[in-house]
Amino acid sequence: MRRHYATIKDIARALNISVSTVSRALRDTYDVNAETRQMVLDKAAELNYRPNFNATGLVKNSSHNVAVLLPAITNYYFSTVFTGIQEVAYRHGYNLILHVTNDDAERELNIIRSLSFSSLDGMLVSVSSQADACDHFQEIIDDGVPVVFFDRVAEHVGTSKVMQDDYNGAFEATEHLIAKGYRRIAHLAGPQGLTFTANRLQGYLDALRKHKLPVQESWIIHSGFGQESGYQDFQQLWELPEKPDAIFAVNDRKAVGAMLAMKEMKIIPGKEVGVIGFTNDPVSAIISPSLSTIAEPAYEIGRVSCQLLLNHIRKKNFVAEEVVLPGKLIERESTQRNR
Amino acid sequence: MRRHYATIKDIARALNISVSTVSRALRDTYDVNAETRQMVLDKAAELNYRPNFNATGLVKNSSHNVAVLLPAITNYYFSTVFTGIQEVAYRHGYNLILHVTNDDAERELNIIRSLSFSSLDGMLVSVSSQADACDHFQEIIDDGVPVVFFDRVAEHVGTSKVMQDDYNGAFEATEHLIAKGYRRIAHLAGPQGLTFTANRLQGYLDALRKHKLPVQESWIIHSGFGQESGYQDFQQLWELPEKPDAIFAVNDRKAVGAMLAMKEMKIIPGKEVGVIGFTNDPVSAIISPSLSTIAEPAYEIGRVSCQLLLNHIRKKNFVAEEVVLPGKLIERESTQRNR
DNA sequence: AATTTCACCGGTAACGTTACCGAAAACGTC
DNA sequence: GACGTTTTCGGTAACGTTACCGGTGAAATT
Repeated sequence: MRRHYATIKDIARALNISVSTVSRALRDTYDVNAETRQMVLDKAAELNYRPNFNATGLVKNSSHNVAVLLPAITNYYFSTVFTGIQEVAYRHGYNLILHVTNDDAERELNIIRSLSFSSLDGMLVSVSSQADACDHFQEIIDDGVPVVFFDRVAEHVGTSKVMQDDYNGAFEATEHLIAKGYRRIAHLAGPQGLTFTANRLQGYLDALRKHKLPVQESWIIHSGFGQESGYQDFQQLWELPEKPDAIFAVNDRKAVGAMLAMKEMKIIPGKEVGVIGFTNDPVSAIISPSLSTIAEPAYEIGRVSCQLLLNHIRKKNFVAEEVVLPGKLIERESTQRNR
Repeated sequence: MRRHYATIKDIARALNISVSTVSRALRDTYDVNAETRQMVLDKAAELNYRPNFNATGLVKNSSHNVAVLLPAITNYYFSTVFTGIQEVAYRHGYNLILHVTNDDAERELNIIRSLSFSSLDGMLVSVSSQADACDHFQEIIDDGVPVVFFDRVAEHVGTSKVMQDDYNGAFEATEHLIAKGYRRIAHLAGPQGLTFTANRLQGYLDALRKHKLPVQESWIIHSGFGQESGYQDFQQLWELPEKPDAIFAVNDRKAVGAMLAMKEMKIIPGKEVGVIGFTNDPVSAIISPSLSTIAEPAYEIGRVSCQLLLNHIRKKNFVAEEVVLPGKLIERESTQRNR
């Protein structure tokens, strides 16, 4: 049976002083004698007192809770971002309520509808990939709830956003393939409608254009983010009359999927078909041949997002910021022609 | 600026009825006319009413929050367990507050100290690996807070526990190596002091004993759970005068680390030295040669743990249960002598 | 000595919600 | 038509905490 936790009243009664004095003593040394304060602190420790966040939240109209909305947690990128978020939240005494949407727009909506914003100080969100409609987020923001988007941002929603430099990363990845001698470069893109899918595609296109290479519509395939998508996409590419000689994948998992398909077809990645990914997922170093990629600053994105949100929560007239963090090319075996 | 959310009082005022009636209408059709109820529901929707969980939590002495304590989230096993937990919690309307300990006992303690159990309905925890002292957990349980341990359990704490069948999994893994013709089998173990490290070690030892194979003390290395640990451990093994011809690693990441070390030394996994892991991390299928392993029911462990906790929260006189879920041998290339 | 100042403390109301009890109205029964 | 029963509602207190204001006594000032 659940025992009764010691409250501020219990301390007051035990010490024969008033609850207001105890309350003051417990959080700040304002209007309270040093001795009294020490007395209260000692008694609180003795009774194993824990503040009731429901009560403080009620009167101060703020819990110390922040909701985090993620498409998934079982992948390197999001779990690393979360770890970064967590680091900052932990240091500032905030709790993180994690909701996973499974990349399902309906579930995302359900979760948002069930949130109690009266017991939430803010939100960190990476939207699900099929969410075309983002009105629900705008509503929340209009209600004055601090929200920070990261990675997958809702473009037309007016609030802070943190992301990696998708355009330049994609540009650099594509240019790297070109520098290595590949000429017929395909792109395994993400789902349509996401800002960062579009940005990476644009970086790819502009790099091709700069080097006067042809853009083949059939070499650009939009599909999901999973490994299987990359696997299928490569098979589709290989049925084309005109086959590419290199692949830039929107993320490492799709690149890995493509490499597995190549392995089955006895095609050697790098030597015959160059492959580069995006993320720097640990598997990219483990797979053989190892996968060249653009490293994303996942941990940093988490840290910065959370820091921004906390500023937003604390400052009264906070103006939304957009932060873009650079990626970094990591050259490995999958883009080396001669090994 | 944060706007004021509609409360139950606003609804009452707008409809010119009492708050108690609104309260009753809002949650259950008890003692309230159907028309009145519909009126309230409509008005609530119109005003975009959201219940204040701080208030309900205060009066009912229970939020709908469950704390989840994990050593890390950036790995396949824990993130999958969390996904399972999340599935059940979502269906029952519970929020998950995720705390990551980074496998640091001090941080674990800090987190626990800062928890407000008055606004927590229960806890799901996998203890950090260096936590020898688990008194703090016992205190919490004595205070009547429902707690369920999973995977890394605190042995002497009296509460529900959910884990995979470490002993039999390890036994099966070792026996598989033996069946494949390996005879000098080493074990890359986890840190001392953890129940499941001990169980896997025992399974390994008993399998050797059953088949009358020698137990070499120097072939059993205790270290961390990371890939680097596996890498270093293998190097240490290979400096031994008497080298093993197979390795059973306590998890896939250490097995992968060992395989990477082998790769550098031009040793071919499987052919020369058999390797088997534990977990069925997705990398085990991606790495080449692919890694044989014991698949852990991670998702199931999460589901069952959460379900058990919810039962614990709801039933008044709940008796602690221990659930052990079986693993499954997955045979891949790293244990095939002739390929 | 009278007054002002200051440090410290207590009482009350409030935050949004639910539990509990009593009251009023509507209904049925004889 | 008097009575009991049922349905439906309202008022009050409480959950644990903080904000606000007012009061007490001692010290400092004149």
